Amino acid sequence: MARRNDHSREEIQAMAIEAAIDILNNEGPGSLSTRKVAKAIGYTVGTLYLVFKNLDELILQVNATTLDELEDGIVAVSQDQLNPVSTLKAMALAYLHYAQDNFARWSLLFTWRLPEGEPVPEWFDAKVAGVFEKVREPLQQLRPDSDAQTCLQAAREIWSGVHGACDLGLNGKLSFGGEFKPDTLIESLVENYLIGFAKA
Amino acid sequence: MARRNDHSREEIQAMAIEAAIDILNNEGPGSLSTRKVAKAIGYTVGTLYLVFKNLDELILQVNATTLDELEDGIVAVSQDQLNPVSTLKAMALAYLHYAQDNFARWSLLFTWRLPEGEPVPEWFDAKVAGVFEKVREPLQQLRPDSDAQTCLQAAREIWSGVHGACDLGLNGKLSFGGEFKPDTLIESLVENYLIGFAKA
DNA sequence: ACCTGAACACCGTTCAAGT
DNA sequence: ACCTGAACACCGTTCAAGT
Repeated sequence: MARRNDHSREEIQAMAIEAAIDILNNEGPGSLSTRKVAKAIGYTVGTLYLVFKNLDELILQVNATTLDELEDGIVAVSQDQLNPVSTLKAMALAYLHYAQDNFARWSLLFTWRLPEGEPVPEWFDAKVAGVFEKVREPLQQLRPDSDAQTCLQAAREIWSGVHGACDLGLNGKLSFGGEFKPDTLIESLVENYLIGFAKA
Repeated sequence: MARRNDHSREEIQAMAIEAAIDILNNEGPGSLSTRKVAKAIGYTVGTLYLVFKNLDELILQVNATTLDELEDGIVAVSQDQLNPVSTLKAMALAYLHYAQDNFARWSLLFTWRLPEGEPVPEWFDAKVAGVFEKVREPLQQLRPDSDAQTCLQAAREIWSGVHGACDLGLNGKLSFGGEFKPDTLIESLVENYLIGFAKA
């Protein structure tokens, strides 16, 4: 057929990312493929390789939008909180709820691994750092005399806990031998950690 | 060829699991396949489906041995510790080191997902519960008056943190904008959490 | 210049046919 | 009874050939 200029390079990229997100939402992680994306946007697989280097690059773009939404979700709830502790709790629960509501994309963000040599591009790392920065702010309020580096480490510590609870919880590795709901678990985890952090 | 009775069903299963572990160690997660396992043990793919229902069942067996080793590693270091806090720290670091040294298998244990309907078999859940039980013991010592259920929840909370730090750390999602080594991060996380937990 | 379609080297899974 | 080998329906990726 060889249709010409129906869409620009950028338009095809945008269409592909949107199609990939649809497939993830409807069919779950693991059923995403270049061939399915190509079919969904009405082009051949070959065309996909004209606008993306490979599947990894497409997934990286999908993950970037996931990360953006994740940050937006966390920031949104942190506005109308009375103190740093409730802010951090609200952010943690927002993270959990995003992961629950967008399980396939949230999963892909953390399970996807680039091939051996390939490093994650700088702009992507910067995005991740941006999320941690949002977590740092309330921690800084909690301990105004600490330097930024200390609070950045604390942000990584507390978020490791929140992320880990989501990971284990949403993958069914927490709830047996009794009810252990991720949200109550996360609230208690954040509470206990912050007692220690505030005291030091 | 159709060789007969060279190996029993159980022997073929054991050989396959061992071969799968080798492939994971040498080629990383994601390059495990039924065809590679079959070739490694000198049988056809068809034979693999005679002794395992499918790839998921083989992986479940591999994950079971990983879980056993993980528990052994944690228990080993908890023997000669002076108090519950140092026990928990030692266990957390043992978990990290196992994950570092056996990255492919540790990854597989947490990234593998069974197809939609399939539930994880009970015996596997029991294994996971067994690991949490080991974490519960020192927590119980720390707060002898608390009931088992409270300590089991705490075990899940603290291990969410340890697991999350391993996950993010080993996948390069922690160390940018400064050095954040997983081991110092985990130690501090456990310390802070336990201050809160002991106080309550 | 843009896009296709067929090819290549892989997958998981099944099952008639061979010994 | 045990095992094979070919088949089916999928993958990611490449690239000569078409318009």
